[in-house]
Amino acid sequence: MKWVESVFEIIAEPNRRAILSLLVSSQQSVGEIERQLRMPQPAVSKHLRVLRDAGFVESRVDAQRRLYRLRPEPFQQVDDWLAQFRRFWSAHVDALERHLDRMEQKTPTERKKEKTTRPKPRT
Amino acid sequence: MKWVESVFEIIAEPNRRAILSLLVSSQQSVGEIERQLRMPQPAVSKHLRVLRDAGFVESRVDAQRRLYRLRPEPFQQVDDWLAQFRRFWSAHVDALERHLDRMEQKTPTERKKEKTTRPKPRT
DNA sequence: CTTTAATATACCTTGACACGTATATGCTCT
DNA sequence: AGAGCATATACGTGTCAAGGTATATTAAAG
Repeated sequence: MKWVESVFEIIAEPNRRAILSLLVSSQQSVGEIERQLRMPQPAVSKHLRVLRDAGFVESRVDAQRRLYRLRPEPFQQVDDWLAQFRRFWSAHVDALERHLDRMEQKTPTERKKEKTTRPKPRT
Repeated sequence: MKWVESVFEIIAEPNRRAILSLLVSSQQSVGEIERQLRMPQPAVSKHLRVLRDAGFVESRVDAQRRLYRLRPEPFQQVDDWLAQFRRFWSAHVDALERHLDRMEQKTPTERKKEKTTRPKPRT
């Protein structure tokens, strides 16, 4: 069994991210997750296992059910890693615009983010 | 070729994260990355290819070299995803409230999502 | 024009992992 | 104790991506 796995590998899986997003609202049982995500039960259990081993969730026993809820630490790890890059889209957006003339050539006041733009890089 | 890949799958790879961290300080050529990370050159090139396709980096041609530098958008995507979990580790509401306030004070056009400052987690 | 340097890509192999199916474990209630 | 539900795990399978090696491309230098 792989006991140490980076938080990034954990959240790379779309179904796991879906589960995590579900748990934001409140704790959920395996069956509830199974129904809401329309995912086979073993899949849910297995993903939950991975998430729990990585510290993303913890479980509480409630009769035959197990209630899963989020834990904060791994998210903070992701946030910590992200910190070193923050200047690239936050404080230095204006400075970045000077350099990156290939995009964001619009009005300086209008820096809205574009979500899934994929302008196929070609070189 | 796989043109659409989630940003999370991209940063799941440790070597890619290492490359990205390297590029924080300044732009680097393939050879420089190769030497600093002690990684075979084809590996560097392949990872850079993935990173570029995903929008994490862009390249500039400098004679026979290619200089790679960071691009902000994908990092922001990660941050956006992370936003929904922030309340779990910024128990100190001031950071969270500052974050939320910023979002709400934006003009309706930009109201979508925005982050300008890092809510420094205080645990 | 040939050689050398820098980078990209093609091909192959290997291992990890997500999925499905089946089965095991565990709890509850009668 | 036995039935039934909720969850976990074991096992086999296919896919996909990362690594390694070799080679292709492009630019500079001689």
